[in-house]
Amino acid sequence: MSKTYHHGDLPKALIAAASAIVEEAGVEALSVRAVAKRVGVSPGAPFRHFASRDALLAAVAGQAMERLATAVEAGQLKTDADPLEQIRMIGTAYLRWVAEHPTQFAIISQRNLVPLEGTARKQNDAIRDRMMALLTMARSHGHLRHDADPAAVLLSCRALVYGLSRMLIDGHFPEWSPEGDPLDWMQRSLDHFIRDLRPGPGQEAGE
Amino acid sequence: MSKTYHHGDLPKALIAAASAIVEEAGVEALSVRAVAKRVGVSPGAPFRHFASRDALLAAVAGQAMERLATAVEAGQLKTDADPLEQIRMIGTAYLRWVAEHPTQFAIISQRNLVPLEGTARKQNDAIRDRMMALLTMARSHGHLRHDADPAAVLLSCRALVYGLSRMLIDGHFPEWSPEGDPLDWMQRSLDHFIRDLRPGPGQEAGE
DNA sequence: TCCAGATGTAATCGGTGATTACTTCTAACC
DNA sequence: GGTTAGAAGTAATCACCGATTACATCTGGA
Repeated sequence: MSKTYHHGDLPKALIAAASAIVEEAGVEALSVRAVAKRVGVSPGAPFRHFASRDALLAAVAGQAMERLATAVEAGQLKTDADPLEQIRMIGTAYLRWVAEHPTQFAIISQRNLVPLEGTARKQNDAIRDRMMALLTMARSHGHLRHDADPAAVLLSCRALVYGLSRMLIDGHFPEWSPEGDPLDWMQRSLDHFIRDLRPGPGQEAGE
Repeated sequence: MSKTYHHGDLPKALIAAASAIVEEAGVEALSVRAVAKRVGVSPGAPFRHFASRDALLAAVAGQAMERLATAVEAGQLKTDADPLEQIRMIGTAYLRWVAEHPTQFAIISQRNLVPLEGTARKQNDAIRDRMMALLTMARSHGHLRHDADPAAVLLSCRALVYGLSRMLIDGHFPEWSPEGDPLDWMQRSLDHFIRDLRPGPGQEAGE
């Protein structure tokens, strides 16, 4: 018989199947039995490798998290560019990935559901540290208002992008931007925000 | 016997019990049976008043939503104040309520889980319209950069406050602001954001 | 008074996460 | 190369859940 008793790499197959189910039918549709059935294994088999449904979900989330981090890292290429422009690129890559993989983002966003750890944790920290470095650089180059607090600005950047992302997957855009593509609005919001960080040419305020 | 066969007002009691359970043990701990047991009624009884678990949850959410909207409305008193300051007050009231009622906020944030309707819907629209009016007013008074797009700024305001709120309940603050009270950081982020909307005194950029 | 409809009960179904005892296979060791 | 320890998968089972149905009970208006 071609099918061996032991599955080649059940954990990997389980994560893949679970990812597929989540992608197709949402997080709430994920059940251990469904995953087992999809892989063609008994309902209890997954518990040999994942202690609980949440553990399986965490594995799926970990994978998704690394993908998001990788996409964001890929988004920031030109290292010699203006610091705030680099931050804008990071945010843009983030927003784009979320728009392309809404259900995956829905899983990874809740830390209480899925703790941040491993490779994803490191990538996340690296991105945050890079943003902080970019902001302090921007400040020292005079690209930020002179009285700006980089830590507060960092939090605002993160909150804005995260907020836009969650608004998208939580279905808030019909309320807050009735017309047009949500992704366009998200981009516009981000651009506006970054521009307002600069002390720049809004000076002749009176029109 | 003091206990009548018919419950006085079961729907209300069910919502109250459900709210309590959610407040105590989180959304995922909410089950129809648990609510029924808490009220002291048979497991199937709630279905006479709520077609499904989600319908019960929606009722709880609707109540929570009205409370949030009311809190926000209560936060904006001084009508003659500077428009951006008024927006800041709205955001502040929002953040404060979220920090005080995190689990309730967790329910009401997902529109796919709980559609926005009824009184809450009207309140929500009213707040959004008020914010839009404040922003256009701010722009015409020269309190916004002259090339600002009120619609984009509105979205940014909303996204920032919503993002901060979700970061709080999703447990992101340990990553993004290691020290200090999250609510303080949220407030600081909002203040910074509002201030950066002004064309104001950041002009002498070089320090 | 009495009956119709509203309200709560009891029993039940299918699905789920999780645990257990058991079977089957793999791989390392002498 | 045969034996065996343990990893991996199976099957049966438990308790819980949402939901449905048939039935019992109460309430208020004609």
